[in-house]
Amino acid sequence: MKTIHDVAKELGVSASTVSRAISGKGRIGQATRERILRYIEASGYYPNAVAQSLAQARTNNIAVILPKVHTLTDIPFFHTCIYAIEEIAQANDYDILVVVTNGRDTRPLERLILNRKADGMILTSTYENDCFVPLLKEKKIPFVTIGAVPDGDVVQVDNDNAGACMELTGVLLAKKIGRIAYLGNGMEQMVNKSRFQGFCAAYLQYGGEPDGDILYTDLDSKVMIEKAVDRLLQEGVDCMLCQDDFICNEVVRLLADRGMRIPEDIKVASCHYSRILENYPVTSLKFDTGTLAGTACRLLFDLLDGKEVPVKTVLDYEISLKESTK
Amino acid sequence: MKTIHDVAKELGVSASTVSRAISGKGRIGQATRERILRYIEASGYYPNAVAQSLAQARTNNIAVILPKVHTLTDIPFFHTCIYAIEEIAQANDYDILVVVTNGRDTRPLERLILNRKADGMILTSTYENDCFVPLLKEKKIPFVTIGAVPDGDVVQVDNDNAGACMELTGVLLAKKIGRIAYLGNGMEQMVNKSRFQGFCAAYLQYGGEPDGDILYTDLDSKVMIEKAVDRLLQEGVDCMLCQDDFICNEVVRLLADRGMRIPEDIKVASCHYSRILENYPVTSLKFDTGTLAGTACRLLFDLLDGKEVPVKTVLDYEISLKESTK
DNA sequence: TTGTACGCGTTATCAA
DNA sequence: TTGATAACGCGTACAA
Repeated sequence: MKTIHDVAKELGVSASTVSRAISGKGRIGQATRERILRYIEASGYYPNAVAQSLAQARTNNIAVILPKVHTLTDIPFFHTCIYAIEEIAQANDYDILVVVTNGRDTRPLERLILNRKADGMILTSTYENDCFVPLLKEKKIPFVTIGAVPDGDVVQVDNDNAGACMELTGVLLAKKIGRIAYLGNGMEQMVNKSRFQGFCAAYLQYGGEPDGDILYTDLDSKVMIEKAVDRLLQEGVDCMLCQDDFICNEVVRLLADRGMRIPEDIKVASCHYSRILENYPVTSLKFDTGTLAGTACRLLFDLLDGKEVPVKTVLDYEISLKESTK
Repeated sequence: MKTIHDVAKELGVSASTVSRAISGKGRIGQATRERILRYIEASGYYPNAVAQSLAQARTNNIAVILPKVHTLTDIPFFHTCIYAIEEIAQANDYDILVVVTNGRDTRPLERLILNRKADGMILTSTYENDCFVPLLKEKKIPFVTIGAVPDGDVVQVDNDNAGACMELTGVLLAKKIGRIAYLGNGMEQMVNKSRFQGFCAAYLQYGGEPDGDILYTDLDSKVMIEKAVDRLLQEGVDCMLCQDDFICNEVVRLLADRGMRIPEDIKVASCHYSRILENYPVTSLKFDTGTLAGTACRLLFDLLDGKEVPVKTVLDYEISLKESTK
């Protein structure tokens, strides 16, 4: 592999001149610049990225932090994040490093920071008492979160989960459907917490109050979802509002098993749409994950460029009304 | 950030001694070695990975090449690949670089190679006339493929797609179910080609021959799947054998729409299981994606260590018999 | 066993 | 405008 020195020698100039021709930094004659660039093009020289990293103390890598996730329906979200971020990164001559960790173990992040292998990071998930945020702040790593952080100076991009769920719940309340049950879990994740808060806020706005007996916020397994659904069926609720498509998918299946028809016998709605619900008569919220992640990535690049960026970016949503609530 | 020289100075030794203490390479006194390591531990020194990369011409990164994929059911496969590879990489002090490209565009790979940002690569998908394989061979990049490559000297890990589909088809034939239709697409991908070949091979073995009229290998859209299903229903086939869970999921939905019951009215089988089919009465093949990708990663590390590795590793499968064919 | 000196390939500083 | 030289931080022959 030929180096910048080889090129310099072959051209009878110095290495620094070649460097200037490539980078565009520093003064250089128009003629020599073009001559060098032309030669480089032809000779197949390509700068060594590692050496550049060492000299400039920057890697041209960003890290994408993924939570350890196992539910089938969460996958499209993070998958879409990766693809959206990768596409923008590629366009900016950056590469992405993917790191997986659960919500508590900071070691993979610490290792990454010590190794200085990335110029910035994107957290694709946030938690109630997030352990990654303080770590990154302390180490002064530029980062952006996908999901809310209750911290005024963290650059974050988020869906309007609370607002969307509030509106969705409002729609259901306005239809006077009857008793609405809520089925959720994982309240330590900000996304889930916000959705539940939106649900409650809708009641406040409409002057009522949700019935505590038909609210579930700890359905951590399929078995628990099943128990909840059976109890809610006994209770005779009129609508099941599901926190996400995993729960919703289970609920739809369980109801079908029990011979309950949607929407004739019972209504179902979901706070998060994914293609898995595509063919169900379930009213749901549509968020644009690609834009969400893409925005986070762009903000990170702005941050790395030293630009001013808005601390909080909230994206819009769409309510997809289906037979279930029309 | 303190360097190896700082540590050396503070300890009154030379930088190379510190380097030796850390790496374990080269002779060094037991006492000094321990003294240095203890001091490093306490002082919080951590070697600069970029400088190491430059000096050793290795990055401690591997690249995972992902195809641009949009179908919901393909996602779990590649997602599982990423997670399995990342876990093993992390355990070996490697990081993973994720690069997305379609089956024809080699530019992202070329950029990666020129930048020398990864010591090796894993191709998570292979094609009939693969353009990545010759590129990597020419550039002498160590790599492993997930999926077959018709090339005797490429290290590859694969599910026994042909064998599995042959056995599955054999099971269906043995049950004397009747006429079996095949629904597939994307024959330029090795995985799909192999499955179809397995299907055909089963007929050869049993002395019969598949009925060309009910074989589809080009169902590239939902519309086409729908047309095929309707035609097959008119034809009165007894079983629909689906190439993968995307097609299978569509088929199951279409049949339900048309009031056809599985398995009473028609049988359905799939050459690839995923949790999306979990609750369907569909006989399918179970492959272990985590092991598949993990094996590929381990082989790549062996390759990087200069060890001898088997050129072709074929993994086992499981047939999950459901009501549909019992 | 330890230290010296140089190479890895660039960028940046400072003269010229 | 250009060139020599020193970082960047580490690994490693080679010498001591």
